[in-house]
Amino acid sequence: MERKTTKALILDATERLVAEHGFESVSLRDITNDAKVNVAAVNYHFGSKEKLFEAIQCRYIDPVNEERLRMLEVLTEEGRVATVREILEAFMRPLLTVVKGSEMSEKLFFKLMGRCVMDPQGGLPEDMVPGMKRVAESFTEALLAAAPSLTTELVLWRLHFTFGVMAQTLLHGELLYSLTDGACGDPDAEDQFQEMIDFSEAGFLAEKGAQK
Amino acid sequence: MERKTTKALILDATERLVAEHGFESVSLRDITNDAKVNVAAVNYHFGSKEKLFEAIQCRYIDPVNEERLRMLEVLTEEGRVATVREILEAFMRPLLTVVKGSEMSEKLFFKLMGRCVMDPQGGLPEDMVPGMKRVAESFTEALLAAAPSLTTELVLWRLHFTFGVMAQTLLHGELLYSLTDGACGDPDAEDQFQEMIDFSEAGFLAEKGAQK
DNA sequence: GATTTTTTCAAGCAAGTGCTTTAATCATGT
DNA sequence: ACATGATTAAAGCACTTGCTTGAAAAAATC
Repeated sequence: MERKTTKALILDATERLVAEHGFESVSLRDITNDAKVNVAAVNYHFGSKEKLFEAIQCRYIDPVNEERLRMLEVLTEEGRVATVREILEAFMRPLLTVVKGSEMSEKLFFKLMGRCVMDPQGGLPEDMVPGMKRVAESFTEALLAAAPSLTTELVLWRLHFTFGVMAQTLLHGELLYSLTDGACGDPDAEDQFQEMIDFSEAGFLAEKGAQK
Repeated sequence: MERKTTKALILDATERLVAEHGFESVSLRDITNDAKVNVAAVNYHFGSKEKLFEAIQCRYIDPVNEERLRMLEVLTEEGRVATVREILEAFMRPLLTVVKGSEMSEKLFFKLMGRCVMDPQGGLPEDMVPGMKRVAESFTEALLAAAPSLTTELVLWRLHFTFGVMAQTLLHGELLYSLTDGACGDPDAEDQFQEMIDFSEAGFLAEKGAQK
């Protein structure tokens, strides 16, 4: 049984601690103690604390964004027009598929993703911005085609809201569960996603000043 | 012209800094430098940094919750059954009315509220929990009456999502505006609220597994 | 005006922060 | 076996953290 490399130990510990306590609250000593590794190792392998955090943010968000674009491409190939629901699923499901490929627990992974979008630790890492922009543009375009009655402005608003729905569920998913003593907030991630999609789809298709 | 008390200067500075940088990133020195006040004053007037933060959280959230309940009461008095839209408005609008009464700018106030719900700095202050619970219970009950086809579980889910929509808008409201060079994300708070309510109302009324 | 009481201040404490240094250890190829 | 480069380790640096101290200043009370 081969022991993990120091670098991997640091990454694992950082992910766990950041997911639990947030970027701002985790110190180098917290990390190196948890990883049972010397303090200097972080600066040796990553250059600085900030770069370590950037590595953490890219490690999973990049694959998630790639999978998003891949799923969206499948939906729109051969000139087909996807439904709003399909597009939203292409936006959200990658979180679920990527976590399956990692060795992290779902709960921790979701919290980590939530941290990444909610406390981006002084802005996104520079080399993540283009990927994010591509995702935003592609999905905006697809959604406009799927719901031609909406304006670009409205699509952006509602994508923004959908982000909020996701972040809240990722970060505080277990809150709903514990608040209702397990009666609500199914810990099964698949069910959570269905609920999110139901809600977001309807929100996307809302008419202005509705009250139907 | 009467100079503000030290206590008020500390509160003001803390609110501003926390809104801008989040609870975890603000130090006592940051606060006292900004407020032009001695470091010891914080511990003298508030007891500790943690208690100062609790004071910050209560200062506006408590009035917001009271106004929420007041508005909901008006809606349901004399046995009237309010609509989902009206209830959601009673949930969100108090943020707008309370900020008018404060001397803070809307932008800062919203960010501060966002911080309070997203990085609650080690759980809500103990004496805020009952108020929060009352709000959650009252609104759940009202929403169940307004949309009798929904189960309690579903209402809780969707209240949860609505929270996410709000938090995202409060915290990152200006992001949408700057991202589109002002074309989208109207900085007028009233418009933002209308958009949020359109989206959330539709989400609330969604049918399970929709795709209409 | 004298006496409390409340409030402010400069200084400093122990502990924690990110990071560096210097030396030791390990693995690798020759 | 030796030399070379990559990695780890212990100690420490300058600085910041939340908080306390003891004395001075200001306000309130008599």
